[in-house]
Amino acid sequence: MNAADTRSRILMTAMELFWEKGYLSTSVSDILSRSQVHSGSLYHFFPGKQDVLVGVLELYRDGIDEMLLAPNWEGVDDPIERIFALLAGYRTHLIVTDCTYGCPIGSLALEIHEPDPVVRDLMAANFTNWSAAIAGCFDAAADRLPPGTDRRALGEFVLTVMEGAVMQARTYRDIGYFDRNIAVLRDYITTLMAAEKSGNFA
Amino acid sequence: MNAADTRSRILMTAMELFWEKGYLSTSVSDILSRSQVHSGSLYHFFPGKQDVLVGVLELYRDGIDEMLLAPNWEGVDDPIERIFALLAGYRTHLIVTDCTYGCPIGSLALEIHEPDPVVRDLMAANFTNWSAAIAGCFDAAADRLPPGTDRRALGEFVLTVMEGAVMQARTYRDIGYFDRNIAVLRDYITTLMAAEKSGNFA
DNA sequence: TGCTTGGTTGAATGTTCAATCAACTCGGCT
DNA sequence: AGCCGAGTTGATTGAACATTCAACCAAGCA
Repeated sequence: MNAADTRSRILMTAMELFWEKGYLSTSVSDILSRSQVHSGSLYHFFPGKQDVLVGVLELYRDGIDEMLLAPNWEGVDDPIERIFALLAGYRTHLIVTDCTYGCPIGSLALEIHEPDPVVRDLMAANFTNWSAAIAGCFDAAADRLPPGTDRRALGEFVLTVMEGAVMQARTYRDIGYFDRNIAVLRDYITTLMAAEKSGNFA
Repeated sequence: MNAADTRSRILMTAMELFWEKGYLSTSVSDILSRSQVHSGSLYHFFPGKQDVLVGVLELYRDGIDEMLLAPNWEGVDDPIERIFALLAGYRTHLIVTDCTYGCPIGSLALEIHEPDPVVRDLMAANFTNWSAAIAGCFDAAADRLPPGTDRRALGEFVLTVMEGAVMQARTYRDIGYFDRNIAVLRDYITTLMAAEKSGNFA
């Protein structure tokens, strides 16, 4: 096993564990035992536990297209449907985990109350990339929306709804809370597009 | 100092600390030193740290009317404006804490990945009371909404938007993220009421 | 006065944690 | 062959942690 293997096995394992148990509840020993790496090796690549977190957040940031968007958008061309296809991906995650897991970034954001600036910037960058991708969908469908629509705000709003919907579904262990939230969002977006069509805002 | 004093001082202090630092990052020693209580006294009233959390969550649950709703709704009669008055209360919290603090229940919900059923039920009860209060506002304004509107779902949606908006404002340390989210929510609710008025859904 | 009971004290316990480090391996280089 | 340094090993360290407990206190009552 070469160096790249060890480093990336640590990061992959930490990614899993932070997602399953959260950052604070994951001990360095947890990472070591699951990844079959010894403590000296981990501390050879990372100055400390927080630097492992930084590596994981960079992985999420750099992998949003391939890991998140591409899989969910395969075969979906309509930009508005892409938004709901992405949300459906989160729904699937909830289903296969019996509504126990949530958005890894959102969980980290609320779990770490006094984040290091490096960590906070990376969480923010992850949010920005996510909502910018959604805003891009709205841009692509701009002609179906009322003129002057704040599409950046709309992208942030979809992120908000995803995070809140996942939070509730997880707390209640009930997918119904997710579905009702997404249904309301769909009603809003539908209404927006209907308003443009009927010229209410023209 | 009598027994009730000690117990309630522990709970008040724990409430503060869980809000400031989160549950996991708050040690029993933190609670002891700030509340000026000795460990034996704490363990006289609470079997363990988690039971302190249960006590805090019960305090939130039982105090939602007096501690949260009443202060924000004073002098606000219109049910729709009450919704935004409550959200404005969260905005004030963000402002006075330089966008560092968030909804205590939401933070706990994402921080504790494998909650005890007792804890989970209490978090859910807090969410239910919150969104039911909002749903009550929508009920009071039912004649301004399209017939058949799912007002329970709308209450859960407002909770979702609050949680997501607070999460983003806190992560970015920028109130703009909160404001844009609430503006989109207001646009949606306004649109809903305009639709009823113009009879688009009749 | 002496006993009971609810509450208090704070040192001590055992565990878990992140982090350290001296000793080692081994491929690549001169 | 001899050396170098990136990478590995795992026992060890010291701090922080939640929890325990034997001794203590004081109010109320017999």
